[in-house]
Amino acid sequence: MKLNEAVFRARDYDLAATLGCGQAFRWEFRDNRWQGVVGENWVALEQRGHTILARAAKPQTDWRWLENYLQIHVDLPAILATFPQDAPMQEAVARCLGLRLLQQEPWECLASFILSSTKQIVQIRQIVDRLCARQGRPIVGLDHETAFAFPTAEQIAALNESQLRECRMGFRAPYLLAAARSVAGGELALGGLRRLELLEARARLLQLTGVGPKIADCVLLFAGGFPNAFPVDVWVMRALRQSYFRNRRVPLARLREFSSTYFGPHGGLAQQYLFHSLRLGEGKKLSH
DNA sequence: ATCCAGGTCGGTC
DNA sequence: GACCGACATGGA
Repeated sequence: MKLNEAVFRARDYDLAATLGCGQAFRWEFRDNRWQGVVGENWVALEQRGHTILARAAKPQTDWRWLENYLQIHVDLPAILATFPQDAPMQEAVARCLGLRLLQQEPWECLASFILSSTKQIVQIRQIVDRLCARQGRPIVGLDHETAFAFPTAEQIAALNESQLRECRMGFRAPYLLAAARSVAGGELALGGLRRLELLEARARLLQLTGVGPKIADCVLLFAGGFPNAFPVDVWVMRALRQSYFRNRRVPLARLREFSSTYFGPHGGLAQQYLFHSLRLGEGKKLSH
């Protein structure tokens, strides 16, 4: 086994659902493998039955960064058992069983979701790609090609708005810039969020212009270690209305209130199952 | 062409 | 407080 390759045992793991469901935006399925960048490491992943093969661009002495990112050792069945045992939830689980939450880096997650508002997932990917290619640190990629790390808050804080608009992010540019400056300047300590109560951590994120309840919950769930954060977007809103409110028009606040307790301590993963299974059902819309 | 996208903001009632 | 148009950009 070469130093840049590793094999992980991964039961109950659906790599395609996990990397393709829209919780992270830098994964691309090409040449039969998932290729992406985690931190400063370019890596390709391939699932074979109950194992995941990893090939990094650089030799590794320790793969914990990847195991942690992929949350390989999480006991999925134990978490699924905490979901409500109703028909819509169980159907959603059946449709993308093996979908996991990733453990993402908080700044990349926050920045990505600031860029996500009223954008299709395909387009979020494109914006993030351009941002990385223009402003991220070059790293070693596939076959010694150049890849790019996600730009740090410090790097973005040093830019101006028009440089960000060149990445085609439109009105989100000032939001991203202000967030970067807040993080780089130490006013917002992203790493410390996980030590706070959920409501307090959310309140800190909501201080940022361009970050509302949905984006805040995405960051708390995908990068902040809050398994019960439950982002309510248009898709989840649809799913909740269909399955739990007889297709009635329900105020968003009411949906948030409902979802904050109904889905239990791992509501965030339940949300991800509802989200992804509904999107899978649309079929065509998932083409990227 | 027209609509709408993993929302949020600032201004109205 | 709840409702509503604006916001950049580009896929479908």
